[in-house]
Amino acid sequence: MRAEAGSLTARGERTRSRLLEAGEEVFGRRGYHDASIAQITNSAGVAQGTFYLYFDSKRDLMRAVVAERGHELRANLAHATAAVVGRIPKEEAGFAAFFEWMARHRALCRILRNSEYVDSDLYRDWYRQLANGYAHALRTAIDDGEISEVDDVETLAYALMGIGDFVAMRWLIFEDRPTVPPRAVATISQLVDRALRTQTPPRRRDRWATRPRVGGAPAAGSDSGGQALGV
Amino acid sequence: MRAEAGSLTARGERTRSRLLEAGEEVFGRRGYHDASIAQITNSAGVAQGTFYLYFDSKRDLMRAVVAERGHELRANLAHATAAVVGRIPKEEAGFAAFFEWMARHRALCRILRNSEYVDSDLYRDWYRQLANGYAHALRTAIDDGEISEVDDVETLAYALMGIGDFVAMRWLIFEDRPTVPPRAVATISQLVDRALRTQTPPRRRDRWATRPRVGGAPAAGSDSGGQALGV
DNA sequence: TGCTAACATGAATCCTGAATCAGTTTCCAC
DNA sequence: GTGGAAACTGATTCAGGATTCATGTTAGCA
Repeated sequence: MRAEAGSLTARGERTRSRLLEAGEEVFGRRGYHDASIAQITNSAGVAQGTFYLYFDSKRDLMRAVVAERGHELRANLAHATAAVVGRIPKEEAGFAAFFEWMARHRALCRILRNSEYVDSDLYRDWYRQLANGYAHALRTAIDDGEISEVDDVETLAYALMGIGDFVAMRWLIFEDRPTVPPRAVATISQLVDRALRTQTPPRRRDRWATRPRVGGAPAAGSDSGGQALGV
Repeated sequence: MRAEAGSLTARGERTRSRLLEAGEEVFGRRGYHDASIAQITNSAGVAQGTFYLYFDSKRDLMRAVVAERGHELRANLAHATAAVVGRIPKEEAGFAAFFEWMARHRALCRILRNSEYVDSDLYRDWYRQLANGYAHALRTAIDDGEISEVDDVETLAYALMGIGDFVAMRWLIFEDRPTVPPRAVATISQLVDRALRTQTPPRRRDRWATRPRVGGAPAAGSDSGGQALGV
């Protein structure tokens, strides 16, 4: 990077941010390879040369776009689920927040799939970061007796991410709808509820027995930030 | 296409098939855009010019690779689940067959994600074709009382495809394992079983009431070819 | 007002690789 | 064994686009 994001004047910051946005838009519309620097700088309203004051290369911009939006998404999910009590309600809030965010960033959905060959770590890290936090949160919920035990929580995390990803893709990308329809969201709720809810819900005492608590309240946010869809 | 697959001599057929395989391999390794015709013809053991006797363009080869393998996969899944009785066992057989096939075609997994910008219909149709058959099979199973009702079967189909896709990606692509580990497969079985199995399994009579049958046997294959993971 | 560093410009450079084409080789029907 | 069709060859053409660079502009401070 020619100019670090931190060491820029307000003017420079504005230009960099315009280039990021233009990159997200053009990469999303044309794909990484068919997007030209000329289109991106044009969309950002700057000259070609200006691009290289802020990014080393086209690939560098791609990395920056994905990293930036990844942070945003994770922060968003953390925020949306933090105040929600109980793993299953957290899941529902998480899916809803995920769909909403994806609807506002449809370009990113497509960019991401394209990113595997631009920089293979970009693509992997996006999902690994989500999955790590997600798996931890699910493990905790299982230990608390909130949801059913499974052989491998990481697989569970990937399965849930896969559900979110594919359903978002179906409606937001394939159909180009502005939102995921309530019907689809409801279906996911049904599925997640059936798949995760412990078969014998009234045996709550096991939970308190396993992890004694003081107040008896479910201690919202105990999983360090409301992990849902990984955060 | 310069030379239709049908109107070729045995020699031509062999060359075309070598190009298809080389394409799958090189596209998978380097990605569509970074794969050059030279690499593909080199890998196939023919000269550059030969390529254009069989395919109109690089894009045309990509389309052919995806279409060819798509047919293979669907046939494979149909075959793997045809003889299995009951929707949930069919699901398990379907996931197993899917993972096995994907393990043998890891390149395709990556190619597919890349294909969205090569030819947007390629990518969509791959999943739409799978989802259509899958949704029908699930609808039938619901009507038969074999699995729980959901708001929208198509969403259910996409959710299940998402699970398969992401778990395959996790192990076969991210970790480059030769197979999806049994642990992960077992986890999916647990999930699918919990999510789909009717809550009150012993009330079988509802089923016979809804769709009276003669012999009483579950009529394996009644869903026209054993749809699992869409076929 | 004048000075300097940061910011901006866009035409020119340079490389890559898809697609072509003029010619060569293989195959097989007669 | 010969004619012609099918298959094959690979050097060449050509367009597109990432990156560079020589030069111009702005903003803020003394």
